[in-house]
Amino acid sequence: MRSTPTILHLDMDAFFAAVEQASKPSLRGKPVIVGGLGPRGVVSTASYEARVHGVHSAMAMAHARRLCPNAAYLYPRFTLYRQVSDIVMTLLHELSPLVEPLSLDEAFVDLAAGDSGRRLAGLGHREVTAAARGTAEALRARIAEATGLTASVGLAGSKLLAKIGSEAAKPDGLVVIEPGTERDFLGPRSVRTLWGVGPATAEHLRRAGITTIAEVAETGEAELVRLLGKAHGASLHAMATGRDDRPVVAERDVKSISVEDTFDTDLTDRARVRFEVARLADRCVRRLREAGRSGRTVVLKVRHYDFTTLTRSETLRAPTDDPGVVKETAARLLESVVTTGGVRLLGVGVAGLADFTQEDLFAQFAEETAAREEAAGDGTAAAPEPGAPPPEPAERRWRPGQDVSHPEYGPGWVQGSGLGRVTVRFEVPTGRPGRVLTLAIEDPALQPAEPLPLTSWTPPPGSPEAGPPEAGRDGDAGAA
DNA sequence: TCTGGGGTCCTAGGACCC
DNA sequence: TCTGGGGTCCTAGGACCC
Repeated sequence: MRSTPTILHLDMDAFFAAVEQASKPSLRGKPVIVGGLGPRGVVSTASYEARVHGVHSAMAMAHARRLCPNAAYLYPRFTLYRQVSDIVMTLLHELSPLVEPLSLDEAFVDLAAGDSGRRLAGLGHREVTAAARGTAEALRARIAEATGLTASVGLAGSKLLAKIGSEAAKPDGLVVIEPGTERDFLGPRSVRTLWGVGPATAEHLRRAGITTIAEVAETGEAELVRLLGKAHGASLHAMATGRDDRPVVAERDVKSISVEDTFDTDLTDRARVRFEVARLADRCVRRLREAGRSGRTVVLKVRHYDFTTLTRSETLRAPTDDPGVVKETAARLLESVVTTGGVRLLGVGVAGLADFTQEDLFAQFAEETAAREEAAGDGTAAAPEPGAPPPEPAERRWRPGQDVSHPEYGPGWVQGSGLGRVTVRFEVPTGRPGRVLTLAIEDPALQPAEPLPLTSWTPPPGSPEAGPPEAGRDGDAGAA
């Protein structure tokens, strides 16, 4: 708990949907819904125009379509979101070396750290508050300039209050919660406002007659611990009374890497289930290797037709990033799971991540790998793997939201496709709403394209974004 | 209306060791 | 022969967050 509001929480407004609107001029001011568009998709983000109709994150896409049939429905473009996120994070790092990202569109910043923090240290309470407010407003303006997007900011003496502040500031606002006013601010709000209180905990508390944060604060810590368990009860009591001393932490280690797939229709063929587990294991290892990590525990996740979900895990003697080892372990775990009735989701993960370099691992596993490859023999690409689904007819697939370009009409994006046709809106982020044309799906002139930047903004010299590709890769890991 | 995909943290029981 | 307690690791599940 600090006596000045120097913890900043930034939250981009309706991030994915806002990026799409900034990218596609024809969608500005219109309802936009980003998420999985398949039969089992859910909403990732709805624009404010769509929220008016009751659409919100985590809602089944089928439900959203009924509530808001005229919205633009788009697949997420994570590559672009990551690029925009990098720009925002760069701007945050200009405020302080202590930046803690929570996701692509959210982060804490400790304004009391670093050079600017030392400047604040010499000031009185009112001056610090005014300076923090000025910093936050300048930040919001810079983000708008660099990305064309709006962000909301909370300033407070703790993480909890800063986060609740940014929520209260939405959209496109700033809320400062003066230290000392925490309990008044929190008291009347629902327990659901508190970090870590979801549907289950809220229901638990409701049955005990507790619905507001003030009521949590009045309940003794011992009682909360009895109700919710040691860690949860204690932290809830602290938060409700405004006590929160969690520091802003810049570098957090990844603890696990996993991939999972929900299938459009349940898998009933056991061979197909085995095949999909092998594919997921490969994808998981690819991600593991991209991160330069290896892990000891392989986890298999299975969700049945009725949504019951189980995990099976096995811990190896040493960390691995070997696709063969992960695949074999996942396959072994699968053999202990009954899948009659149908499988809705499969997942493969690796936990217990180690910092072992690939070289160490290679030495450790060279023998085993060599032995396995020998056993597997050659002839790998000869026949399709057992369980592989029948090959699709080679028709080009265009996904709603996808970037394309055409030599005559220029850059654009796919609105929809079907019946051998694809509908494309030809426009660019910095232009006016463009025209819509319908082309043949097989039209060779239409090609997939990379997303265009939202603005002509370029990172300032010396920032991580502008630096040489390898600069600071290891350098800032252990910075104190 | 029928529920994504990527994570984190906590709890609890059993094995195993000292 | 009966009965300790503590610590750590592993496994499984659940709640929660974005």
